Amino acid sequence: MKKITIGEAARRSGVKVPTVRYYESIGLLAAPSRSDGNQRSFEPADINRLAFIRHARELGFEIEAIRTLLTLQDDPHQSCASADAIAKARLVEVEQRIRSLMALKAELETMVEGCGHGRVDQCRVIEVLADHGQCTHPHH
Amino acid sequence: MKKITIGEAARRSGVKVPTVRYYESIGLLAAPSRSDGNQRSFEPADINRLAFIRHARELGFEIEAIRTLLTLQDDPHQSCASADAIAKARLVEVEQRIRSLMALKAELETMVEGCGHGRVDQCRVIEVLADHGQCTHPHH
DNA sequence: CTACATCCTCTAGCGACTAGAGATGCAAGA
DNA sequence: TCTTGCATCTCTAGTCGCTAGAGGATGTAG
Repeated sequence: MKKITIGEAARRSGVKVPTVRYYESIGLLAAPSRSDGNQRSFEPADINRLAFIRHARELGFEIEAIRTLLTLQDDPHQSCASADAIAKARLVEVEQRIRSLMALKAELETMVEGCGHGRVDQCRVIEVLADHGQCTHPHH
Repeated sequence: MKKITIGEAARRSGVKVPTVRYYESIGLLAAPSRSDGNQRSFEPADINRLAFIRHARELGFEIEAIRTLLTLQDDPHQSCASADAIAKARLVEVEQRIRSLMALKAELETMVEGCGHGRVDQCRVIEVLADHGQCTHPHH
């Protein structure tokens, strides 16, 4: 078994070095064995786990959700209902966030289009912000 | 002039009481005068300013951007080019975020649809997370 | 043997709040 | 007047998920 340093693990998993240490510190990743000089020595399985975490983070899952997903992965005989529920909840969140951002986009477009590029007292950007009643899109 | 308490200001502007104090502490809102008993006493203009901040925050502007927008509002003879630039930058951010979230949505949908509701070792949610190569959508 | 990159631990900082402790202030009812 | 009870005050510390930096040890190539 050749040793995998933290830098190598970071490169292979796409997780940054300090973040790897951070994940270890919060117990998301088991503490790896150490070299004679006290340097971390990772196993290939650790790389997979880090890549899993990274992918889940990119999908916007919170650390606690990932913790649950990882315990599920560790015990493949369990029902995947929890995993399914977590993913579904995340899907609902994402859908909501998209809807909300679309409304913001529309409002920002109105603001920017209305801007006559003159002085602030005729600026629709400032005006719309100051008076919420001018909001065409009742998103909030 | 009747006094507006912090609670009243919070209710009228839609900004929470501790957040009003926070905005004062970071200099986004001028420190209001105080009553005999050292309680904050706001002016109607403060309510407008708070509402402005709240609206801008809802649109996702960062505090520092809002600080700039507020100084522009305070001096209406300035050119509104900065306000326009800030809003445009925010629009670009929002558009990017929407695109990214659409990709996530698609991936999450694939995961959830593929889940046979059986055991974890056949669960597509876990599987896709573990193996990024299975990602149909190359969003990252 | 010497450079130099990489590693170690530790603490503090980011943004934008939020929560809580413990001490006053204030308005209304008995 | 007294009391009840909510609102307010200041202050510190916590949230999330890292990120930056100090100051030192280790590992490797020439």
